[in-house]
Amino acid sequence: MVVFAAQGDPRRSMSLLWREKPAGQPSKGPGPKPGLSVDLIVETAISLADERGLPALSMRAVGESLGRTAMALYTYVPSKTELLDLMYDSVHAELPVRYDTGAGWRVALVEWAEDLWRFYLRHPWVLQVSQARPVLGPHEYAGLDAVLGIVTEIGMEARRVPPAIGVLFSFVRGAARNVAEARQAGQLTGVSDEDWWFPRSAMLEEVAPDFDTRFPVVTELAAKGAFDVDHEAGGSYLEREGRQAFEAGLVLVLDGLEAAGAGSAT
Amino acid sequence: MVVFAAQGDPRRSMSLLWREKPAGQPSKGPGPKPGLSVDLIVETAISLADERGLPALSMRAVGESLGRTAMALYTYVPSKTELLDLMYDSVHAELPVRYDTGAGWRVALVEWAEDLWRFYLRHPWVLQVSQARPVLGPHEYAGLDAVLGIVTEIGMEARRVPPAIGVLFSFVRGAARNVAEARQAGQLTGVSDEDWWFPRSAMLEEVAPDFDTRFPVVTELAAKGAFDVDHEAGGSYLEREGRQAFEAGLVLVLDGLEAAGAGSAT
DNA sequence: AAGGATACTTTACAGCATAAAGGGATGGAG
DNA sequence: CTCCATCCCTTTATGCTGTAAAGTATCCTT
Repeated sequence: MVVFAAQGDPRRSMSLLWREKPAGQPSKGPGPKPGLSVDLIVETAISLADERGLPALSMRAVGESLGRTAMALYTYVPSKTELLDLMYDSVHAELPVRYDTGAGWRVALVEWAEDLWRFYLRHPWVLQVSQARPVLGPHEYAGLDAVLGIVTEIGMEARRVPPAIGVLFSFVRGAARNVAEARQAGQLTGVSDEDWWFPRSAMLEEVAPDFDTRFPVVTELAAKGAFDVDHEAGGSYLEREGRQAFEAGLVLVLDGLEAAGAGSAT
Repeated sequence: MVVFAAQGDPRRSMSLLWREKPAGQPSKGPGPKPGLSVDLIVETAISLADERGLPALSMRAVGESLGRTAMALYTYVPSKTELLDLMYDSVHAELPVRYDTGAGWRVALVEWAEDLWRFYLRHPWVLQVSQARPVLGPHEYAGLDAVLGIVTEIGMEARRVPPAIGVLFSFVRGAARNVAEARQAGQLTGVSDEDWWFPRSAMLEEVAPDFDTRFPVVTELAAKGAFDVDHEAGGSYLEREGRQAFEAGLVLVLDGLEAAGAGSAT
């Protein structure tokens, strides 16, 4: 399931995201000193999501990690969705914000894509947060600025840049999602890909004896070894396949960009 | 949040997916006649998900739609995750299984991509079901066979076909996801994109007065009208933007495929 | 008529986000 | 120094969720 962006007071959301008050200000009024902070909560929530996945990220769990109850968090953060927005933007601070295009945009884009790929695999839950309405936080903007900087080097019309960015993000996210979800499924269920696949593919023959004639193209390609996977690399079946698909797909997408650039070269 | 595939008995899962018993058989044993059927439950669940989204798809809700309790469903389906698998595969029956490549693979792929795009927008919840471990149902295979049939026409090596398919799916899914989630967010919160964007972009200036210098490339491209959206088309802002990104991105991906095909032409 | 299988309901439980209310500590105002 | 407003945090409660366990009603076979 996809988690949607917060829908609370925009003023409060944006103010939190951009940290209007420099975080950690002594808060001079009456009442007890705050024992926590937004930053601390966000950090804790991020490592929890990294370790146990989004489904395990409950307000109770975050509170417990901090030695508080779930409700204590509501002093700092208006709701769970706002917390997710903060986590989302905050974690994007890990991404590089500048790429050297000296060796050409293509080299830089490969670097960018691989940074993003690793980032998503480090924080797979990011892929499960809805992209529908951008969080509009500072770090997401910084990341966007970085790719845009590379892509403008291709020299295509300004109007064609956003769709190109869209393809790039869709591609990296899609490729990373496959691997991330495979890992997560394995972790959650304790069943490796191989253990999952084997009984099912065996069952396939039993349950669909006419497979070859029903799905001739799949069968033919399988015979040609199209679905074979390099066994040298580490990781599970889906992980290797995912990595290969990422590398091969990236070449393809970059070729597409090159064609687009050539079509409207200055 | 992403919903994972079922992890129950593979034999039962596959048997259900491929409908080993021809559905609607009179069931001659003792006991009351079944009032429901797997197909009926799956259909009901699909229309519920279409109308109200995955989060609203509870066992209670499905049962209620059928005049039963939630627990009644467990007579037919082992768990909610299995039901999701069944929904997922079943709904894929809507996709065409054959495309005419007479006018060239490119035309056929455009048709395929648009069919898939419309399919995802008709059933946005499909995008929220994990792709990690394919459901391995008959209709998903049929759909796969269809694209593979087109892509093999390009004439690239067999080993390069799966990554190409991966890019195609990632792209269409990513593009559709943007629009689907925007729609859903609007439906759920009752706030249109415009109403969502406006206060936030206004707030941006307030909260980040140094935006122009912090994000120079974004600013420059915005000045060149890169983010302007064609106001003629219908739908909300994000919807129009999504559609444009889909069309422009598709060209880009197909260019990439063409380059890949040329690289290994027979 | 008896027995057993089957369809379905009822009840119950643990977990979720969060509203509402209360406890207890703190610092400023009088 | 006293009083009180303020603020951090906890407790309690509500209505959701999936589904385990047990119970009821219905039907066919013997």
